[in-house]
Amino acid sequence: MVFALVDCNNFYVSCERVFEPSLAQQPVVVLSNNDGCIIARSDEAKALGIPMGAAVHEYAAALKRHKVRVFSSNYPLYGDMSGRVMESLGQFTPDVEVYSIDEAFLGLNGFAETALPQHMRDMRQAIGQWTGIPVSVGVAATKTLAKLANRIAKKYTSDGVYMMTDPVLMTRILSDIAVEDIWGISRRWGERLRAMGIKTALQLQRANPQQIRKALSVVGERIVHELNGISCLELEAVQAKQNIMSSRSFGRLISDRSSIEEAAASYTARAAEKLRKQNSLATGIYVFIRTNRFRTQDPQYSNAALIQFDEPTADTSTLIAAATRAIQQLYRPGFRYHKAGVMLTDLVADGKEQKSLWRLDGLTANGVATDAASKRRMAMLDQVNAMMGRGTLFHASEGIKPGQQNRAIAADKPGWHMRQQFRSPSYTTRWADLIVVR
DNA sequence: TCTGGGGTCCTAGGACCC
DNA sequence: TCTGGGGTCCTAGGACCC
Repeated sequence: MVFALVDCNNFYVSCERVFEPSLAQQPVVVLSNNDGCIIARSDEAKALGIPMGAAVHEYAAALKRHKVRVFSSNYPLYGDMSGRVMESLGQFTPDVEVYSIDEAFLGLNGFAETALPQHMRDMRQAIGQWTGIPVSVGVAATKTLAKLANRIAKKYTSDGVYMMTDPVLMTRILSDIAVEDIWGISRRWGERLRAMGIKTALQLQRANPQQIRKALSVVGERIVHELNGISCLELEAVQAKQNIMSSRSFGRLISDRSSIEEAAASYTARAAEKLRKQNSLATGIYVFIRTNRFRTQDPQYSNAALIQFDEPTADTSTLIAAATRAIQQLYRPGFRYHKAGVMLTDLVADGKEQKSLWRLDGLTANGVATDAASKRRMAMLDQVNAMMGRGTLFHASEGIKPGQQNRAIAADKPGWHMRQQFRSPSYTTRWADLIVVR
């Protein structure tokens, strides 16, 4: 297995630079909505000690003193540039998983090992030429390692490409990486691991997977395997969202109900648009409102409601009516509200027919069939996988019946081979339905 | 004055069914 | 011996990601 992680450097800043070359070599930052905090920094701005997520007001003086160029965020622009980068990547390998607005995983099986470094350098150079966006490329045996390789590429290489292949070098690199810097390990889990004496990526790599599972669930166990070069996380095809959210802080404090209803209606309209764009229907709408938690001197209130529909819908006025009802339910007079949002939940495909083929049972912790009948079904499954190819088989995990709305079907993950679900050596699945979506 | 806006997955536990 | 147990469905909450 060979994966690459391609990451756009300081993406939002790089986008601004494409359209304003005078920003090159200058300290630049991009701000969040309402210009509240800093969400992207150029290398020069990072060097000035401006942290990610910093409140603008706290750094206003520093920004001015160092003549930092400051931009409000321009999401349509970033979305468009992201699309160009991703499309360009497709010229270099068919297997592209768009992971976020500025990152993609590539599947590189089938490329000759000796040709790969040059291929990656060519790719990086072409992306720069075609889009103006500088990227870094990390290559390794698993996604988790490719993430780490990408860090090395960014920090230490001159050509922006790092191949993590030499085991000796890899040991040295892992011993230098704090456990919280691993993809999937953040503060809480980092604290837990440190309490167990695991402080570096190398120590986690050498830890007992069962023990890690106890502490961090199957998700943590997968990370251990991934660090050891055993791939548990496959490349995923582009999939429809399961939930669509739209929320904003108001930019000022609001006390009257009708203004909040108005805001909720406009968020709902935005979300409904995204919903229709991906050809889905919502089965519910979740609405929340809250006061400003940073204003500790104010009385605080935060609440949410979930309204479920009898029939899944994508109709804007139905959705807005539900959101308005929710706000009426949630609103309490006497508070100064700061933020509201809606989430369209448990989305289902619009107009697709679902049909269960058969059920696999007798699956054990490994997802390996134990009895003869199940073994036969697994063998059939392999055949079906081979016949239908990627993009046709869908998988619904335990407890799910055909035609019923549920998370897995709503996820519509094309290209999932059944085996993949069981990749983690200790994944617990008792049975599964095979589903085909026409 | 000011403090983002999106998402996903996993587990535990209770209600209910046969 | 054991003296209802195993399966299903749903929700809340806690983690994580960019």
